[in-house]
Amino acid sequence: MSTPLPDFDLDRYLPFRFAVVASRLSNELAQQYREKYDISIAEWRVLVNLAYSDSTSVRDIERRVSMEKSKVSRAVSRLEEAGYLTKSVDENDRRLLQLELTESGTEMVRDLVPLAQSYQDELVAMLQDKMPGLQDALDDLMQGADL
Amino acid sequence: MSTPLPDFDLDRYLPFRFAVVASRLSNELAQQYREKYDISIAEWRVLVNLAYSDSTSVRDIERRVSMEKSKVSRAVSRLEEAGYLTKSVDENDRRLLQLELTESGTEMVRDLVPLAQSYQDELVAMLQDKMPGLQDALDDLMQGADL
DNA sequence: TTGACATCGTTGCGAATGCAACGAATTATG
DNA sequence: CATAATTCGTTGCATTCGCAACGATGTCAA
Repeated sequence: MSTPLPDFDLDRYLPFRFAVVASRLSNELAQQYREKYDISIAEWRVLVNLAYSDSTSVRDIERRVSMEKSKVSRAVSRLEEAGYLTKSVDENDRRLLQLELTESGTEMVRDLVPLAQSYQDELVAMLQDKMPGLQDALDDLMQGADL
Repeated sequence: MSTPLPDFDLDRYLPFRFAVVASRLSNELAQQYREKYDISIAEWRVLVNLAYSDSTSVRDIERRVSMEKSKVSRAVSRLEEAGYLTKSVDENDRRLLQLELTESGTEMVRDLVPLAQSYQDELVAMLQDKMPGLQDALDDLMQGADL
């Protein structure tokens, strides 16, 4: 005979729900672009951040994407090896890398972004008027995460 | 001279935002309960699902938590070895496992749930009136994921 | 009943992951 | 200045991961 468990509403529990939705969204998207190019989720995130944010170093991306720096570093190395970006030393601060998409990297991004956008469009269509509120909530939840 | 990139609003892009928030929430929570018990995120998810849903087999948990079945299987094995749950063959369908928390497993859950709940309470306090809309949006986004 | 097919949980294996440690570069402190 | 402390990116290492394959069990239909 044991003490009963405290009440707990697992179906509304945010860490759990976010984990489920996040992995679902990432994987559904990854499936789409993996058909055209053989890149991982991590590599995609690096590419799109180079293309659409002013992140230029490993550290910038690490913070912006909340990815381990070793993960970023390895993704960057694979992308460099595949010819999608170049690394060069930042001459203002020689600890930093200056990452730049190559022509072929830019072309791939240009090719993949419409896929990503149409996926987002699907989600927007599904969520409709819930979208603004969701984005507001996400704003709050990302507060304090290093951007 | 290359074609410019199409417009793309990375800061509002849902797969990306969800990934960031999800890993943040999971890790912050994990940090809390790792101080008291040495269990992984996967193990925690198994435990709480056994305690608070009617999932009883590996397959039930796999679906409900959107975890790879091998990940569930290994988490279950570790928890069994640590004495937090028992496996037994389901006599109605001998392919299924019947998972049950032991007394010590129940005790751990009883101990950890308040931590989890207070974390949720923090989030609720932060989100305030955005909470219901967020939960509605999550409902939509989990549609189609096998529950 | 029998054989084809589906489902459950486990495991092997190569790849990916997180963490700590490191060298190089920079900044802060005395 | 000197030197201690911090930051950046890489790497070694043990662990974890995802996927495919498997044996065992169950279902379906001929």
